[in-house]
Amino acid sequence: MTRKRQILKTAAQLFKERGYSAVTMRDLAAAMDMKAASLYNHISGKQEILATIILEVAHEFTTGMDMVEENDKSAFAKAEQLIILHIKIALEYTDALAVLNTDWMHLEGAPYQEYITLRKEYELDFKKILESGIKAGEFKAMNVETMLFNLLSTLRSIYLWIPKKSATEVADLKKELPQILLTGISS
Amino acid sequence: MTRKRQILKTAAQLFKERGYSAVTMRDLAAAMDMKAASLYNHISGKQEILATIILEVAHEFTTGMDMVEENDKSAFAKAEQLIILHIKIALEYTDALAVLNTDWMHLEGAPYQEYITLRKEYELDFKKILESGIKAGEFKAMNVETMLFNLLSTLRSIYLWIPKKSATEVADLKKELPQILLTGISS
DNA sequence: GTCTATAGTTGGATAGAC
DNA sequence: GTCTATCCAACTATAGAC
Repeated sequence: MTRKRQILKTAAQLFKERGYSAVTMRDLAAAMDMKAASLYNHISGKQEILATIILEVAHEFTTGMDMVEENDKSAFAKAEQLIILHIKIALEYTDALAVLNTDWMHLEGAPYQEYITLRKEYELDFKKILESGIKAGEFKAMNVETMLFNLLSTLRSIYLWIPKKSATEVADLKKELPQILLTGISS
Repeated sequence: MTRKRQILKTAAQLFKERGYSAVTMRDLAAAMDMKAASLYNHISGKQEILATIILEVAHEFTTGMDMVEENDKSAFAKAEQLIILHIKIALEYTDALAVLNTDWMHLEGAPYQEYITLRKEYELDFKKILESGIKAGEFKAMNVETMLFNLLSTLRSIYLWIPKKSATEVADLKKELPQILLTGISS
């Protein structure tokens, strides 16, 4: 792993715990057993660190959405695949995902604009899948915005929950979460 | 409204937008058309502002939960009432709720401990209601932790969504959200 | 109750030696 | 590539005049 990668990984951990604004370059350097000045041989500044962490994981979602849209399964199956996608990314990029969720508003300039665009496109694509599911009679004919809000609220929170889970519990989650989100908890 | 109330209200707005660490006492003073030094005639410091904002709304949840537990309705009805409680608080305390959700980790000392205790108790009470619902056959016999996680993820995100809604849309939400969360979206 | 002035600390970032 | 030293801006909070 390159030194830059190590810095990004350590920064993501610290940002997750304390938030971007509360972590100083000295904190980050100390966590890496070096001095703050040395960080600048690998990155241009604090903002570049934040932008790299967030945009990398944002592009993971975009790529995943593209793959789901390519196949020609039912809307229900696509929704299931998206739920699995969120679980996978939460497992692989736990810290970066936390940073994306809590510190995106501290992005500045072009990276901020890019993040906003990627998020808007992702939500629009998700909405289209839900709408086609309603048309096909797979989902109840209720407010699409409310459906999307409920799904994304839970999917965006998975990273808070996943690190505490064992491998078998995660396997259970991959089965139960689509069930709970799509068919409800009432018996 | 007292000067202290005005400060708390303005601070909650700013903390919601930019986060606790990124808002300075000068920012807060400027938003109130005064100088930073003058703030200290009304509050002891930045931490007191944060603690007051968060603990006030945290106690709203505790009080609401106590009221729900007192009645002897079904677990399903209690869960419905809790969903309505979250919507009501999200409407009345939108900014404070955002601060509670995103900046609780910046609390220090006794207020931090109190918040953690209140949250733990609330989640435990909620879990008990879900468990009694499973026992009574009202809910599916699935993992209670997963059920609770899903419900709280959505309920904790309502504040992000509510300010954009009209009065009629909020009325719809009070009907559709319990339905979506408890009976699912599949037709 | 608000102000000016300022203390004392800490922030991101750079210069230049090794 | 890492260090020491340092710049300078910005931070929370206090002192004391009005």
